[in-house]
Amino acid sequence: MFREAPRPELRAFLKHAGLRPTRQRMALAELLFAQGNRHVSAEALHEEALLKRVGVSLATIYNTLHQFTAAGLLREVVVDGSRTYFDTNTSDHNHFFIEDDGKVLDIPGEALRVGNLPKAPPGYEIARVDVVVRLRRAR
Amino acid sequence: MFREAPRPELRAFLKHAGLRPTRQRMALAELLFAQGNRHVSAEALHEEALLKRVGVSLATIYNTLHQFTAAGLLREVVVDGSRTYFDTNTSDHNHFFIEDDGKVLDIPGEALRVGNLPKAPPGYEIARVDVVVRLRRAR
DNA sequence: CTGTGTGCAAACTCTTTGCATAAGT
DNA sequence: ACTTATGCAAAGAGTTTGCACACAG
Repeated sequence: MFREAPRPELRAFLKHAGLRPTRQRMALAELLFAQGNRHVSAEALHEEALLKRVGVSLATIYNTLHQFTAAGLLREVVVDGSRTYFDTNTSDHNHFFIEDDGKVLDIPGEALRVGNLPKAPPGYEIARVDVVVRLRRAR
Repeated sequence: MFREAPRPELRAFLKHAGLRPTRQRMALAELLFAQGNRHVSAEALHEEALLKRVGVSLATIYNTLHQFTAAGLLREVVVDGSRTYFDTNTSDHNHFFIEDDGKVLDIPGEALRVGNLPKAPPGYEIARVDVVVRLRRAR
């Protein structure tokens, strides 16, 4: 049950992204990337870190999430006006959003196609197309 | 240049939606619906109302926007994590979003098609599909 | 050692709420 | 009159910031 073992690959992972491997960043990177794709809010990640006895302040969580995003390790997902979600899957794909419990799920890239894209108004170009499939509990 | 003329059709409009035609609601309804489709944030509508010398508090703006939404006169649009937009076009359509200046534009319903919709996970059904085409200034 | 990262608390933005007053029917 | 809406100010969520201290290289 020892979770404080050295993690050389995490160290390298952060270094490669140009981020100093501090204790907090290592711990958060492990939480985020050790177990498949995840969608977290700052608050949720903070609670999770506290549960695992990792001392991290909420401010550092925000800093870290933004640094990871800037480094291309995370992607911000806008599905809900009131909370920001970060997705560990940075590839091109879309999302289910379950409004009832604020959960975000990936839709694999191939599983959805947007056809007939309109062209951007003059002076603009398309930066990205986001599709959110909103779900409700079936009756 | 008199803008304080009686507006019987607005009165009827609100009544029909089950809302009491108060001075504030009439004024806001006029701002929102008198000139084609609009996409407003609460703050923007508030400023606009103040400019036209309509005394409305921000709290009332929020109340009114939500009442109009509940009555089916408006539709909430999630394009930006930090602000809520309301769209006077309640029909099925999608949006351009210009991040640089926080502007929302309609994409006509026929101009975009989502194909290959994945089916909802067990226990859920699709409530709605939202597509946001994010724009940036062309280089 | 030197510079970057972290923690804390305070500030900030957007939005909601509670309650006394005002307005609609 | 009776009921519902409004305004204000205060509270609330989520997020950001400034600065002293701690830590990585």
